[in-house]
Amino acid sequence: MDMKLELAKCLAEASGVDAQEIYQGLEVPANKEMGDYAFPCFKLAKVLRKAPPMIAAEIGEKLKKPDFIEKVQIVGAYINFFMDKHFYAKMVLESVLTEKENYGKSSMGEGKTIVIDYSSPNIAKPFHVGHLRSTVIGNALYQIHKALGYTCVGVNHLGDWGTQFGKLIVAYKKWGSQEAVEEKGIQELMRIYVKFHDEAEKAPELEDEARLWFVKMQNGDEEALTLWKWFYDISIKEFERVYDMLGVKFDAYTGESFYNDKMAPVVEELKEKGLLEESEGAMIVKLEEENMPPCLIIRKDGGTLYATRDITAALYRKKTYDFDKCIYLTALDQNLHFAQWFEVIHKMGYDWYKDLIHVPFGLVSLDSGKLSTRHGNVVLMEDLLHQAIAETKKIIEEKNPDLPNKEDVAKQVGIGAVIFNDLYNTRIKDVVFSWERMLNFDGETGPYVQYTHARSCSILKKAPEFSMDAIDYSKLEDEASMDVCKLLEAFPDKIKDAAAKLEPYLVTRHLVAISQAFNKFYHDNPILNSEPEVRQARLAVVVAVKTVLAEGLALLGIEAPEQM
RNA sequence: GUCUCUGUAGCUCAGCAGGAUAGAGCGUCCGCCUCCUAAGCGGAAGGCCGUGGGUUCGAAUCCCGCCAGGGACGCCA
Repeated sequence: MDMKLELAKCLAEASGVDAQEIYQGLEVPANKEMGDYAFPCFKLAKVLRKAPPMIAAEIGEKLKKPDFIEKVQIVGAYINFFMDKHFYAKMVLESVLTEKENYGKSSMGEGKTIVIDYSSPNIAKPFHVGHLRSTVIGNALYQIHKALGYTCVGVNHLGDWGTQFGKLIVAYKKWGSQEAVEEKGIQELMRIYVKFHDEAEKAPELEDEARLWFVKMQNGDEEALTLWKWFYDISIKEFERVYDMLGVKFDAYTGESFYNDKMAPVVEELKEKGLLEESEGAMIVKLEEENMPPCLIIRKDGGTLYATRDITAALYRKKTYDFDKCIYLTALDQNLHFAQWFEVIHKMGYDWYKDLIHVPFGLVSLDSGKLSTRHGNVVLMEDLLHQAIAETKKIIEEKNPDLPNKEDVAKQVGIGAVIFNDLYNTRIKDVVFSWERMLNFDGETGPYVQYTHARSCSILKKAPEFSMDAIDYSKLEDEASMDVCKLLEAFPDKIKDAAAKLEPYLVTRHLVAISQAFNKFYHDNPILNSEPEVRQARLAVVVAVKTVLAEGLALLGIEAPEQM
């Protein structure tokens, strides 16, 4: 039952104003002493041509109170509604208990496909904290949309093509060796890549040589491709180790190289549609009317570019998946790039250009400055995860040394903390990486929510007799219980909101709110040692919280251990 | 220079399709484990919501200017 809607109908009847309009004006007061719902009458002043407080008073008099409302109070221009607690608790808890892990899920996305392009690291470079955000936010959006019934396609658009591999080939031929690469993997590739840049500063002709090798790759040169494939395999192996730890999976690993043989027809199409122009030796699409610099399609040496591949990939994805939306998780600094090539798709005459959505996030830096693999100013993802796990283990030894399977729990909690931390704020904020913050497990953190979940599990283990039949919800009289119920009721909306705004933090924050309310409830109320009927009713709260926390954490890609 | 993002408590951030006294967490200080996990709970201190205008019955929230910081702006991705 949608109580807000019911309430809007009652108000509409009493005021003569359209129910839809009322519905939009209904709000949840900042302070719960002012009720569970409130309707401010200011907006009606113009229509009804009366002073707002008078309107409130008149509506209050005419209003027929629905059953689930216990009390109506007029304060100035506000009409405040107080829920019938027992009715409300019963309604909320029963739906969680019956729907279980499906509580909050929906079929609103049924029949719709959403392609999510996330993580997409460059191969031959180590996976570092700068890649975390795209990976983790993308994964959360994947899970959230899936919960809403969408068909999701997770694509890892690997940076596995481009001039950088020309550079790597040159570097390998000059300063590398098979043994070293086999032994040290990406680390060695990185070393020679950095060396290339150092040397190229003194000898710029190296850059030309690198571009040449890339052109060879594009033309299918065997030596070039063999080396490339070798670098590729080494990288993927290392990435998959990280993805395993993070619990992230992809439906497709179609990186940039995948589109190598698919770009020519697209370039041809651009030409046919009269969009392509020559400029300073390169081929471009002008975007003057859109007030943007031109989009570069072909370099003067014939090489393709980032945009060429993205345009080609978008056409491929539309054809292959027939998506309703295709979203790209990348840092904010790529804003212009996406705006440009989205516009090219538009100019090509495809109206689905509006279904292409860039979902940007703020830049990650270290307190020691800008993140740079080349200058060694990085924190590697694996180091971070291992550090977090080690820190967790230390805490377990301290607080719960008898815990079975410490190893697994340390992993779940340590990695959970890292993921949670990244999903806690609005995407757009810049992030300065801080070990201190990352490894703090108190307060609004992943471990806090996991701990709350483990706590509820622990209680339930001691109450095997619990059954959801014949619960007397009128035994839940305290405020803490009501606060928990309110938050549980709001959970489904939070999931939808997170999907609509493409902001997982809305789910993250809500889990914290539920945890806070539950911990207070837990602190104030004895559960196991209370009267049988009270015990059953409180256990219902525990089960519901446990269910929603586990489900919510899963949406974020975080595990929910039963003990910690 | 153009475009773009950000500016709220010492720190990190919520709140921004306008509404009733601006909220958390961390950090600081003070309390609470003979009782269901203290990775917890309670309390205190801490704010001209960058700044100046405008719109409105009402602005942290909308519009314009300014200031500060980040970022992008043709052959990297």
